[in-house]
Amino acid sequence: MKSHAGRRAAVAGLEGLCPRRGLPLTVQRRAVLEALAARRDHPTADQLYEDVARRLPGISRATVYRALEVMVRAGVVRKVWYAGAATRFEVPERRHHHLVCVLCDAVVDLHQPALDRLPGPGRAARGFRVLDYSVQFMGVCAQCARSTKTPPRQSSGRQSHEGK
Amino acid sequence: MKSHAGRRAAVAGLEGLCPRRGLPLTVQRRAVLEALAARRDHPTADQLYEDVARRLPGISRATVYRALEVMVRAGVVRKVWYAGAATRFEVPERRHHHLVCVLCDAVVDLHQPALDRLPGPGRAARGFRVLDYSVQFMGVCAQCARSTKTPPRQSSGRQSHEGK
DNA sequence: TCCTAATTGCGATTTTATCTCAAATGCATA
DNA sequence: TATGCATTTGAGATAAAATCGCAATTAGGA
Ligand SMILES: [Zn+2]
Ligand SMILES: [Zn+2]
Ligand SMILES: [Zn+2]
Ligand SMILES: [Zn+2]
Repeated sequence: MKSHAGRRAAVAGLEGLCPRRGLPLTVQRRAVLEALAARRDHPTADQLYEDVARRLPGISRATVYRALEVMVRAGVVRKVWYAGAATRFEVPERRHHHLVCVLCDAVVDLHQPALDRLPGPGRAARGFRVLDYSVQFMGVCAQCARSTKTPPRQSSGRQSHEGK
Repeated sequence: MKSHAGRRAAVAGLEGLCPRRGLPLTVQRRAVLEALAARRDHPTADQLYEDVARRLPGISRATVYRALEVMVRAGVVRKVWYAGAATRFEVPERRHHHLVCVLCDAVVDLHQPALDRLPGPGRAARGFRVLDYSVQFMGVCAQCARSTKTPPRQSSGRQSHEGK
């Protein structure tokens, strides 16, 4: 779709950045969003930094990371493989799904029988052999909803109320 | 929760580690798997290292990471927030899902109308406000299925055939 | 028990993400 | 359009997470 969309095009969601006082729309943020919209894949923050730096030489890597963070919170962009700072593991037992808080990265299991027999990707995934699947619900957890202020996301200790 | 579960208990999937010649079952791997099985949450590799080191003083951090890697490949454990080395992003457009290769971490979009109106978590997720969801299919991509040998996972360049 | 392939430990290294704070900028207001 | 203040940026240091290389050790079949 629109291969060269994003040149100066109005990228969807941009207006969501400066709704009320407190989220200025800077050229850097615009550039990061346009760079992301211009790709069809799922780039990493560093790949986006490379892209943006091409048009905005001198931009700081930290700025790209920060721009992505505020945009994730604003709902303009999404983390695909919702990764915290570290990869998490589990022993695959009975099928279950996950609730992920987009503000604090808390992860909670969800058992929902209605989701246990979803149709597979079928012929849409030619060549891809499916081993398992699970549904990820992105949203805001109770604790974060309660604390209207800036969410607890200092440093790397992001599992503030994660069960442990 | 079985506080001392995993003491010497037969952890499910252990035998899957030494099926044919080539995957010795070491005390370290057993310890990592038992440590993981003993937790109800979704620990990070480093948290598991802490747990294991308590019973196996002197174990190397690298060993824990390697043990998790082989077990993921053997299907004994699963990466929860399927994270590669880096977090990926995308602009949330029309609803779609993802095919993730467990061997090379390739990520591909999947459009499947049948999955676009799944029932939400409902009352099972008290307090959690769902913003969006998507289904993750874990499996083996065509390229990896073709190359029966050790998958392409050298260094950080893990998006070998990821579309770009 | 012996032999060989595979794994481990250790430390160095790379990759990814975050922090600090002075200087620059967005933007509401006049 | 000019002014003022709160927010953001840049640069580099730092922290956190993951990986690498290689000699010594170990698992497991013969
Ligand atoms: Zn939360
Ligand atoms: Zn889970
Ligand atoms: Zn693959
Ligand atoms: Zn996608």
